[in-house]
Amino acid sequence: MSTLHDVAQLAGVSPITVSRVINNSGYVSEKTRKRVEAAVKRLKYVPNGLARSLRSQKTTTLALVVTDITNPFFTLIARAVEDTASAAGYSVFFCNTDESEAKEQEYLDILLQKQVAGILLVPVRSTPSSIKFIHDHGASVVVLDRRISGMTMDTVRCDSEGGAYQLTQLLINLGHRQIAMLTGPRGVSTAEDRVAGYERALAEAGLRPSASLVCYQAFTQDSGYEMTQWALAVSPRPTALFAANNFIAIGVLKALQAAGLRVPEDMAVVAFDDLPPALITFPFLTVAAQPAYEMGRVATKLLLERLSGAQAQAEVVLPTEIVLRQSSGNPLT
Amino acid sequence: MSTLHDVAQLAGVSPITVSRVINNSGYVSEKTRKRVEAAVKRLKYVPNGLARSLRSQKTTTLALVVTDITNPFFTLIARAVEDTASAAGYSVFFCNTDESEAKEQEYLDILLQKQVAGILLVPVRSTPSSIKFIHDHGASVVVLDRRISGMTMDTVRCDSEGGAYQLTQLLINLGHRQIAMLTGPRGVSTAEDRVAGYERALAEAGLRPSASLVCYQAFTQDSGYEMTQWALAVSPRPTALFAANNFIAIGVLKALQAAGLRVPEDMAVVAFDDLPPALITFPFLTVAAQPAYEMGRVATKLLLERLSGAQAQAEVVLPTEIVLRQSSGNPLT
DNA sequence: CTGTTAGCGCGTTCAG
DNA sequence: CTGAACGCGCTAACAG
Repeated sequence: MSTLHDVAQLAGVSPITVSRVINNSGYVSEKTRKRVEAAVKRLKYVPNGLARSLRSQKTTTLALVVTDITNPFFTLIARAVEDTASAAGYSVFFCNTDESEAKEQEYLDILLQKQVAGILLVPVRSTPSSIKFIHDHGASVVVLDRRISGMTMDTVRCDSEGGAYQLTQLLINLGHRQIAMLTGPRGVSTAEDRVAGYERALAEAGLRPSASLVCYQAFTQDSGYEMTQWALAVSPRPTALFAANNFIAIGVLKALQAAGLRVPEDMAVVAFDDLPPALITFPFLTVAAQPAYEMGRVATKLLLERLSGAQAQAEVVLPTEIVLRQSSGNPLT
Repeated sequence: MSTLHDVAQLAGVSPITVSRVINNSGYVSEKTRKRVEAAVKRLKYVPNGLARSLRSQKTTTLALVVTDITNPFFTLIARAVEDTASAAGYSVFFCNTDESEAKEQEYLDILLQKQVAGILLVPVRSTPSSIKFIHDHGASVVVLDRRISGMTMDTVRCDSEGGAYQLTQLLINLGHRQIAMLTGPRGVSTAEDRVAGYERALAEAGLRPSASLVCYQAFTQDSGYEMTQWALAVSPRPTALFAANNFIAIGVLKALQAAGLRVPEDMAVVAFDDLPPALITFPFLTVAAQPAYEMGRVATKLLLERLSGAQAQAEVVLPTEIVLRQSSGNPLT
């Protein structure tokens, strides 16, 4: 645990000279540079980033705050964020909020104490309070995946409404008229936007969207399972289910299997979010796939630009890709 | 961006008094405490963790260094680490080495500069150099998932040898004699230990392990695909394939499908690592499942204990659980 | 119960 | 080309 001072002493120079060597700043003669470098090596000197940052009022630390990193969608985002950040010399803290406002607030507090330069945030609520809080404390923020209303800010998300619209249209074109929408919590923009796209497609087809076919619950497998049981009890029974995210989709498939129903013969299924090809042996679900890695990459780029002084706020909305597979089935006869 | 000083001024006290209020240390009268707390609120004061840590020579920061967080095994470990760390007031940096020694070294450098208190490391190489490096700079380390030789140190890993032994035994009991082992890189303990368990089971059954049935490559899907093509060309053709991790297993299944072979009818398959139930609709692979979350939890606990002064080094080896599913097939006739 | 002094390790500013 | 002084924001140690 040697310090600049120790190195300076060993090299027979002043601390500032060592600093100059390490940071390649200012003029240092070849001779003294060599001497200093030797001393650095001898002492295995590593500069203290805390002191550096305290002095320079800058850190090279970011944070990624998601609801749950075990969701492959967020895992992929995390990987992209870390790749992009580390390439630019930044480190990344990661945090899981589990959709809890209290946890989000705790994490933000701690992150600001740690003087992170910027935060990539999947906000639990769609109000701008968290974003204001971060700005008030001098950090930058890019909102990921979700929409926040009432304020312009850097955002990177997917076109949930459009993707849901296309998936629903697909089902309608296959002849489905009773399509149940199993979505996430009210107040979460992705959950609501997907419902909006679904309803727009229905309306355009002259079908009256019925609230009794939409179920808001959690973005979890258990919730998907329960919502499916609910949907199967609706009368008349839906002929197709729309799972608003990947976890819900898995719950749906399990519930259908438990109920002895085949997909797509007895029930068509479509979903938002693809599972990474690396994890799936036999792709089966028809989905609106989000470019998760790209989202993370773009969001981090945006944050880094903001940190180096970019002014204009950007709102990036990436398109989803409809991937047609077996689960949506053939046209109804 | 107000400081202790600002708060002190507003409250009409000295900085140290504010410090005492914030840290609940030393005596402060109710009256001044109230005044200080009001000032803190007014100024939205957040203590500067950098300065705190610089002064106290302590940080509440850990780091998790894995090969690739998108591997669900590591994702789950990451989640466990973050849960356990944050419950104890610590934050976690995450890093992906992609099995590159150079990347590992870069990350360790940066992390030590940032004065992390401890590191959870999945080491790229099985030599203790990285561990020594970390210790030399005053940080603690717990080695995760892999073995390192030549030094006692805190370690948490699974019984790779034992799990592989059991899986191989299972195949032997089903009547298989030609079992190909498709594993990770030489020099990585998990890759080698799984081969060792495989060979022990063969030897015990009186079967001479043949080097020509073992393939060392990468722990990736592509590698699994290629190794399968290799295995299918071996003569006599193996009747069972052992995939040494989850990614290899997926590559195996894809390659078999591409070759028009059915599992388990035409080829039995077993694998190390289960995929999280949250991601899998219809579990199919017979596996040796590692308790990934538990590994992360225990490792973090261990690291935190070391940070609070525990002395004895611990080596925790958790058992794997054999999960029998369809891919291993019925007894050969 | 409260304040003063000093210094954690570094880099900016200004002299030489 | 090199160095001295100072302060980033905070808290330990010691007064009072």
